[in-house]
Amino acid sequence: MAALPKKSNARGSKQEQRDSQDGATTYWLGVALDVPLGEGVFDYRSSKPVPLGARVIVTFGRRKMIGVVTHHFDEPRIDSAQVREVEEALEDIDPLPSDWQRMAQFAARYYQRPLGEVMLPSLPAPLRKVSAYQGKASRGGPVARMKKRRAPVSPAALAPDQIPTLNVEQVGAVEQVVASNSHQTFLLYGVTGSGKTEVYLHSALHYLAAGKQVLFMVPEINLTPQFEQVLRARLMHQGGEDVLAVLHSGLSDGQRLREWLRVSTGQARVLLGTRLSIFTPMPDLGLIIVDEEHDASYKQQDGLRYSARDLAVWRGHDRDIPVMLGSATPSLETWHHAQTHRYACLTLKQRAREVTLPDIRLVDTRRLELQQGFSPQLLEAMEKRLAAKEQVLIFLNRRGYAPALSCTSCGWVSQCPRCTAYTILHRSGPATRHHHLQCHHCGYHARVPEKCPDCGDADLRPMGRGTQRVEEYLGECFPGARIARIDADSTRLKGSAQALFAQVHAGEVDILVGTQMVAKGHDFARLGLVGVLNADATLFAQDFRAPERLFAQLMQVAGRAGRHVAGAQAIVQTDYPEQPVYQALLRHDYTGFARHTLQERESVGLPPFAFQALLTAEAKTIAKALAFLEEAKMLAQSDFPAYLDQGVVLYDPVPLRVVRVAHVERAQLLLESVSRPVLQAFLTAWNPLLGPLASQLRVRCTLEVDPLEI
DNA sequence: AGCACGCCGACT
DNA sequence: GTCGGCGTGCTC
Repeated sequence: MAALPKKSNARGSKQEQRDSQDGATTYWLGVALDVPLGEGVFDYRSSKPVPLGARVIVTFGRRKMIGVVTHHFDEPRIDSAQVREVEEALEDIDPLPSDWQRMAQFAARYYQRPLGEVMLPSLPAPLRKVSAYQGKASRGGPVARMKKRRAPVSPAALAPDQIPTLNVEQVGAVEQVVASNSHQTFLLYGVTGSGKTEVYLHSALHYLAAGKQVLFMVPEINLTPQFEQVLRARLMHQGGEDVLAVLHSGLSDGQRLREWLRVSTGQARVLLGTRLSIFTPMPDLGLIIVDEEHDASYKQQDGLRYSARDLAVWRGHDRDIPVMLGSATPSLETWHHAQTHRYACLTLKQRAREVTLPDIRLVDTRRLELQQGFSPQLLEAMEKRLAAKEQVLIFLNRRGYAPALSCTSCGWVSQCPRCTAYTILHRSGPATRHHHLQCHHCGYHARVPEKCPDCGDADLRPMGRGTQRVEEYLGECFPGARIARIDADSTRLKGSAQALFAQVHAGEVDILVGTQMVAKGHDFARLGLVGVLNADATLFAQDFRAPERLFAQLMQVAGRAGRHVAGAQAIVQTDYPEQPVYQALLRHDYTGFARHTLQERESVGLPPFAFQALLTAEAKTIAKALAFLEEAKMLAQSDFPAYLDQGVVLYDPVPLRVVRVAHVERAQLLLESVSRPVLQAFLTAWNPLLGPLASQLRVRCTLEVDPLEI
């Protein structure tokens, strides 16, 4: 914590203070509490020593809270009369280790949040709730109440001939990783089917054999439950069924606590988890793996807006251990680091498995007459594939029936009363009268009006199309085909996603219509054709990273085809076939795309050649939000001109593209600097002024460092 | 963020 | 006469 006084420091402090009255010893503690105030560290006293990293129950204001001891002070930082006594030092688990504390301190400093807001939310809920320790149901606390764990259903250990042998490239990659006796970040770059997973597994097994723990992060576990089983089977030889722990947001509080304890005590040796697992204490951590490192789900989008991938690199550096980032389409940040040799690049060029890349074809839709969004070429290809008993995947990043409802005579368009957005037409029954309108920003629901609210005309028509309408149309086109739809709506119920995927996997589905949910990780039985509708919308509606995201997504979705079917094909419909992103896609040319895009970024000074932060303001009116940002910018200019001289740029405050969501209006201010340390120093100076200004002007504000979307 | 105090409108 | 609306002020 840069802003904390350096009166005492965590190591070496004597930690004792004679009380002048009766000679008893008083210990002054800094305790991190989950409150969004200042630095989130508050002074408490204790008559007994409490180690750093221990959890304590304290009274804060009128309530009791659990905090983490982060500092030992020689004397209180405020009037000692105001310092309260620690109520109880909890000893149900060992103090949180010093490297965990260091990472939390780093994250708080880097992401400009109070330390307590970093530390406490990263702990399993039962370890940070006073009610788990005090009151009727709390007997002995959550750790004592933890039931003995049922052994997981363990798959049979693999026979030696079931373990794939590595090719020369894979062996080389593993050797480089395990040869690094200190920190090094590796980019494992290889297309689908090049065998990245085997490289991860062999590297992991090496560290396990050396007595180390391994952290294996994936974007979303729920979508790839089969991988957990694969991992379990492969780890059987290396320590039985208790080696593996799993952490993700889908677990209950109790399950989460159990897994967290197993890892942090060193009992479990491999942690498979989503972004939140980066905060788990791992006493013997020896290797960190980040699979699909480009994936946006590594970035937390509320609260502490951290990047688990970036923290993984920091943690690896701090612990002096290797970190592997893997992807077929690395983020341009990571690629740039590899090109400039900050990261070591391990490239897998050969196919480890018998797969062929799909043939990718662009269909120029500018002069074509489309049938419900489908080109004749795509429909014809579908017909052929279906006749050959192959599966077809139609990818469309828009759920619902149609993105709006409009009046043909006066131009009225269905709009959300709370947001500056259209309401989406959703199909909720067989007939059109069962449809309803829904806002995708705030969840507002409404019935479909019988006639236009403005002019009274009864001829209201859906505008454009979403997955539901595509599903309906394909049902008419291909009456014999079994069609399934996978999107956030069809998978709302727990377990329904897995059930749907199982059907597809088993070959019980001929045509699958889906949003980006279908792009990740899934294997389809005999997929011969992928059709992409409306990719242009993704390309133009968003920020400067849109082409990068679109390229990764299309590579991924196209890669669904060809795993089991030779001669598979992907057809992408576009009005802009000459766009570099599509041209690179045609050639499966990530490196060419990355080179081109990085040149573009460099010439206009965008990341990774600059570092950004984003200040967002929310208020009742856009004028107030903008006024706050204006004021904040002026404050920067008047109070910290030196940073601006050093190249920190503050752009003009602008309203967000969707200005109003749920009656709240939003605006943002972008900050940029070519130097990360200069930007950091500026933010550290500027950030403390923002809170008071925001409450004065009745504005809610959030500061995000390294925003992914601007 | 909570949580309390505080001062103004429609209800048992 | 009270329940409750949310403004504002404080928390080591």
